[in-house]
Amino acid sequence: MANDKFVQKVTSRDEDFAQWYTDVVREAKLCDYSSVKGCLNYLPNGYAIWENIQKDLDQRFKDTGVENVYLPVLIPESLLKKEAKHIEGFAPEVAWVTQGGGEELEERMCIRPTSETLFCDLWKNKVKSYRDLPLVWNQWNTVLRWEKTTRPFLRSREFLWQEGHTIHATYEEAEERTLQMWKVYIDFVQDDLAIPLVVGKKTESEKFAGAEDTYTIEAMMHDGKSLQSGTSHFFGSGFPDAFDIKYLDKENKLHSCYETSWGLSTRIIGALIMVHGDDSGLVLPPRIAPTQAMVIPIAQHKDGVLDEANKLLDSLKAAGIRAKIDDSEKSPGYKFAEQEMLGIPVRIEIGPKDIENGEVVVVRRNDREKITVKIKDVAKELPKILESIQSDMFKTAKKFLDSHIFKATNMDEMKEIANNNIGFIKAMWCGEEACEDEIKAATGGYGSRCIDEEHEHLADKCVFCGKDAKETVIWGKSY
RNA sequence: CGGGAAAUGGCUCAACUUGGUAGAGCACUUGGUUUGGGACCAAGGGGUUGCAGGUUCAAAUCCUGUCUUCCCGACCA
Repeated sequence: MANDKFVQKVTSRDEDFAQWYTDVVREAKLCDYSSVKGCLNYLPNGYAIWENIQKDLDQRFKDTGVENVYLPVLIPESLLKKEAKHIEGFAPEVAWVTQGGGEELEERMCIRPTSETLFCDLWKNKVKSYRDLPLVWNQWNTVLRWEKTTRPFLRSREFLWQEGHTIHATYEEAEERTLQMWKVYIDFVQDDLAIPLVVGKKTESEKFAGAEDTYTIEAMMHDGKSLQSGTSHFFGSGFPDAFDIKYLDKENKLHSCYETSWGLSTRIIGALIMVHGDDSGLVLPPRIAPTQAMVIPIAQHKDGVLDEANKLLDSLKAAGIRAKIDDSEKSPGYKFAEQEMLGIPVRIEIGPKDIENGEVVVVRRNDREKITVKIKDVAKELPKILESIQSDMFKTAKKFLDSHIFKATNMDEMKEIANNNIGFIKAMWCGEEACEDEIKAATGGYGSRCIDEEHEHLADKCVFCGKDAKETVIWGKSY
């Protein structure tokens, strides 16, 4: 993208990736820093992306029978403490409310860092018989975690997400639901966000606090680092038992319940930026882009140009395309650069020459390809162009991902790869947490991202300790 | 939480070393000319320099503390 023809408003991606990210967030007007550390002001451009994510994902949830609910923002300390591993995992990053109306509270309450305990507290009174199960609930909300280091979208103290929580009569049914929701995330992220994934189970040390199994989806950013983009957890009966949630079966026998939870946050917007973005700014996949097409009139003061451009806009809207017109007084070049910075998938240039010829120029954001289309055909052709951009974006990202996954059979190989490349490394592991730590230290930060779903057999021994290998693990640096 | 950097109109930065009470470009407003990759001319509006304290006749400038942001680690969605 180092073409002098194009004005560069952001730091080059290859020169300084971190600065590039910050620049894009600012220039694309996705969010602003608020006066509270780690809490963002979501601006219209950023929030609109989240709204589209919500809309698509929510539909996918509902297609599997999920119902939406809303639970309180405050959790009494006694509730949070009911599941030992859970409180242990979250205690360091919860914020406490100790006063209300100027008076000390009898019991302090935390601002929810996640709502497992609230759901259990609610279910305690709802679940009595096998007829009450399963409950498949979800809430769209925000949570607060007192993070030390914060970055827009990637790690903020307050963030928006959805947290789904389900409770079931059997182990198998709950496990199935965990996998089902994991699959929903995989499909959503790959199909709608055009982000290819590496997926798998988390190792013991990387699991969610209190979970029996955590299934993750990991995306590779353009700097080769991994972004955990969504997780689905299987809790077994740990939480329900801790909250004494039991049900009676048909024979009037008492049983434990089984629980799952699954979440995806605004962090995924960070992935959109870092997977697809380039030196001209954001590049949004058409299915999620708030604006899919920007009509840019050229020499709009000339007779008829604006009229034609607006007619075109109306025809696009009528065809169900999210289109806008930039009829500001800015120069065309300015509008082009602006549309590119915002990541709008296509722009449609329409000027006196085009009108004379009865055509327009459609320019694809992802590869800047210019396509001449007859004005009368635009509304019909554009959906095809948008779909082709969507699939090309996925292909490009997939190619990048695939070409940055390496394989190692011993530690020397692994270090060599880590030193000379960016990306992920597949290597065998014995299952010991100590080895995980050692591998991370020896490679300059390659932690275990997940266990390879394909269980590809690379060697018999753990790359670090040489004992019998138990798992194929995908290792990588992460955000 | 450790190590480093920065904080000056909306944005990017200058003035700080050698204290004298703030300047440029972009953006914004008005008028006019323009319009196929960030147009031009003219006239305007907007800041008391992150916050708190200290030194001084005098502080953007020196000192102390603090908040925030950025980068690198540790931790985490």
